[in-house]
Amino acid sequence: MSQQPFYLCGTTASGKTSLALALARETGGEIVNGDAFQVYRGLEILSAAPTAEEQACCPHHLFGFRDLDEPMDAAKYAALAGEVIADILERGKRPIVVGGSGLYLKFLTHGIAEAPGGDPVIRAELDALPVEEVLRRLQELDPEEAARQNQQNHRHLSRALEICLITGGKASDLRRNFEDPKKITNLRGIALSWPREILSERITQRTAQMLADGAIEEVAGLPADAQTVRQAIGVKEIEAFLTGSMTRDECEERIAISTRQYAKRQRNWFRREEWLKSIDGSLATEARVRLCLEV
RNA sequence: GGCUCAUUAGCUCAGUUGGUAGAGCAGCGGAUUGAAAAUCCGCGUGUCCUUGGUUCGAAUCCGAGAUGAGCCA
Repeated sequence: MSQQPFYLCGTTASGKTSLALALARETGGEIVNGDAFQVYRGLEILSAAPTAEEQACCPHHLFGFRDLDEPMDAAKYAALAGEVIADILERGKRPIVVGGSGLYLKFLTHGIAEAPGGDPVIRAELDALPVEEVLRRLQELDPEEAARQNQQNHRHLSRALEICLITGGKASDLRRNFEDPKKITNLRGIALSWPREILSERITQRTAQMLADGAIEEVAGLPADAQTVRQAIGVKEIEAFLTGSMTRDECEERIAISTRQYAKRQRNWFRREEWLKSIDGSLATEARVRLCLEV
């Protein structure tokens, strides 16, 4: 069996971290983070990052290495992860990429389009505009892309417009030049999945645990300008609790709800990744490890 | 015990002069190539508490009952 990266995906609270540890132990592998928020130092509790003890079990990469105010994006992540994976392979070990951030993993597994990175100045400008205006401007510069995007998705329209403004070309051309991701083969990985009700209950419990473990203090210490990090589920809820506009129970419930909604989006994303084999999260650890090894 | 007010979707509530009902949240389905734990799209049949009545027609008006809240005893 040739050593190649193994992708361990799944929704939040599906048990990726513990399965990854078991798998690493079994195969002598090294764990590579595939989660957009576990890259930050200072967000360990809210992002459910592996604990220090867990990280001591085997080599871990790309966890907690970014400052809270350092913006991150999928392309930067994919570049970094690509290097780490190459290095692990060179040392004859097996990389186990663990995470639930669909876009980050997609960039890593399927490549990055030839497009410019985000420009904070342009973004600030576009953010201030109403969607209709962003759409109108994109329709002028790149009608094809404007038609392709959801006409009410400010983020997506702004990104397309941003590409046009920076390159002076068309976002739709870049899109066309990007290889069809479906051509990429030879990927191996699994998606841990649970019945809806059980996952919902796991989320309830983990949310309570997070708050008990110090998530509130963690959020209280976040810098105000840490824009990317402030998008994390739980930040606005905990801040509402801290300022007294929400009770602690409401806060906990709202976080659990947002987390369940997020899990649904993740499930959608991973379901479309046909190369991922679905594994029942409720199986015994040994059984799950065995199934992973068969992939 | 008496009076008043409430009772409509899982929850909080709208419902105009009677024409068999609709918002937010939740839930469900979906999109997604440099902010992605983000952002966005689609989905609303429910004994209108029950029961008698008035009416061509009742969530809506009248009577009785049930449950809850408040006030007076």
